[in-house]
Amino acid sequence: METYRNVMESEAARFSGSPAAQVINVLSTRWGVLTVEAVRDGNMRFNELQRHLCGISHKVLIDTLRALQRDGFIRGPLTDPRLTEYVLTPVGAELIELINEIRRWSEDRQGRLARARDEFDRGRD
Amino acid sequence: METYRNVMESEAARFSGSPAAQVINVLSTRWGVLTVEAVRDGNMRFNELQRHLCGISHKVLIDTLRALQRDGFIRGPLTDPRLTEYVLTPVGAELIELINEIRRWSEDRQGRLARARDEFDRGRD
DNA sequence: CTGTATCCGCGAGGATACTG
DNA sequence: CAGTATCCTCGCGGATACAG
Repeated sequence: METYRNVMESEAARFSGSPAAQVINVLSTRWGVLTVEAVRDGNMRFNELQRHLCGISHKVLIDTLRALQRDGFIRGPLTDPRLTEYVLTPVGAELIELINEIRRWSEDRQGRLARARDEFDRGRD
Repeated sequence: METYRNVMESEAARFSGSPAAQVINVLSTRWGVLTVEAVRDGNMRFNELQRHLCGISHKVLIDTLRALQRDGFIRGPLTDPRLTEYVLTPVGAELIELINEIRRWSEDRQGRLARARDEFDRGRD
C-alpha cells in the first residue's frame, strides 16, 4: 500500500513544499487531468469512470482517485462512505478552469511552438 | 543517445498531440521549471547554470536544456553555435508568466488545499 | 462492483568516465 | 569547459489475483 503518498506525489520536486505542488501533481501524472475531467463530465461511480477513461487500469484509477481526493479536487466513496459517486469539489471545478487556461495559452502559441520543434528536429537528422 | 526525444517527452500523455504537451513537459519534469528560471535569472553558460541549479547532474542538465530548446523556450550553444550562453526566447519569457500564474492560483487557494490534505491524512492513520 | 495486495517493465533522473 | 556515451536506481503506470 502506501499508495496515496505515492501516486502524484513525487511531490513535484520543483515546487516541493509550495502549494503549487498539488496542482503540478495533477498536471504531471498520466491520468490526472483526464480523470478530473471525467468526473466533471458526469458524477460517476467507479466502473463508469473506468469505462469512460478507456485504457486505464484498475489499480491506477484507484490510485489516481485517491490522490485527487487527498489534494482536495474531488470527493467520493473512497473517502466519504456516504457518497456513491465521485464529484468535483469547488476547488476541483476551479482547477479545470486553470487547465483550460493552460490549453488556451498553448493554442495561442501553437504555431511558434510547432515551428520550434520542426527547426530543432530538422537540424538533427 | 536519442535523449532529446526522451526527456520531457513521455509526451505528457494526457495532452498528447495537443500543443499543451510542450508546456506540460516543462512543468512535469524534475528540473524543467527550475532551469527556465535559472536561464532567465541571467543568461549563463553551462557551468554557471549547473552551479546555479545545485544538485542537478551533468547529463540531466544537458538533457533538460536540449528539451527546452527543442520546445522553443530557450536558445543556446547546443543548437546555435554562434551563441555562448543560454537565453530565453520570447515564448520562454511568456512561459514564465504562465508559471507565475499557476503559482498565484495555488497561493490563492493555499488554505483550502492544505486543509484537504490534512483532513485526508487524518482520516487514515 | 469497489477496493486491496503483489508483482513487473520501462523510462526519467542520476553518477561517472571519456572526447574535443 | 561543453557535450557524449554508459550504466544503474527507483518509482509510476500496468496486469492480475484476491476480498468484502
